[in-house]
Amino acid sequence: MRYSPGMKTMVEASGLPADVYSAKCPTRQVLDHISGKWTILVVDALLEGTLRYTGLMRRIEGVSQKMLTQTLRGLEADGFVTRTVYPTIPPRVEYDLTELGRSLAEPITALRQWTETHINEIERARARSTSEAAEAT
Amino acid sequence: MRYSPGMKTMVEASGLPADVYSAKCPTRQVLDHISGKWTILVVDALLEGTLRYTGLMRRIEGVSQKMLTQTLRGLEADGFVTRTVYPTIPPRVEYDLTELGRSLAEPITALRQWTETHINEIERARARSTSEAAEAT
DNA sequence: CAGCATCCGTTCCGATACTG
DNA sequence: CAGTATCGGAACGGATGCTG
Repeated sequence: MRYSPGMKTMVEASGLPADVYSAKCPTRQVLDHISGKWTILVVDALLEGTLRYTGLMRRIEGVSQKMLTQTLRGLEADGFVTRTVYPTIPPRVEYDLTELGRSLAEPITALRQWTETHINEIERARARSTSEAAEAT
Repeated sequence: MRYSPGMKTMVEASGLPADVYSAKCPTRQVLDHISGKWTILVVDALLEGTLRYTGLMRRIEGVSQKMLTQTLRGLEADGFVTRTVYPTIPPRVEYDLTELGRSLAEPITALRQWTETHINEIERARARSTSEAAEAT
């Protein structure tokens, strides 16, 4: 049986087709994870190359240490990111995308770019919807 | 001045370049919005065509009325979705993607498909990371 | 059918203080 | 430099009951 377009991947652990619309499908947890507040920014940032902890902090304005660490640990667990520690003093820790992480970065970067490209259309839509709400009063 | 690849869109309201890495850039709120728990599923579901409220509930397993309504209102405000009410009894409400919504659906669907395609690799990575954590004990 | 209103537990997340 | 630990408020989100 070969792959044909439109055919679902089978989840090996369950033998069921991968389907984010199913509440219990593990793809759902992955999607939830990806749509965390900082995940997209971290993955996208690492696409440009290796970054250290502080470098990520600087690149991603507004992220706290706690959230950055938490996000990186999650990405590591899912196999998207590697963490390399150089036991020097002071310590040096580098983060990189794995091959899996780089493949995830593609759709993620597309999403970031889409947002940056269409921001003015969205803001115009928002302005319309708030003015409509006001005149309904 | 014409568009060249790699050039940022200018946010009309502020005159600053669109940049999700900037904490105060409006693109950041949009990205936060898109990465809500249900947004991706709703947009992706509507790509297949018009759906009614109950149809969306059925399609997206596990979503509550509250969250579905909230998500749809947000998508409407951002100009991604239209809501059409037919004042019949019982009422009939149809949801559709706008043109802007359909353009957003592209990267979103790519993300869903990526998740469904790579789920087994991710689960293997997770299994590895939990076994490593265990043997560190 | 397509919601809205309310309650309420859970999770998120930022701020702060501290460490090898 | 690269984190860990803890606290408290805010937001998320599910369950339930009600409505035109």
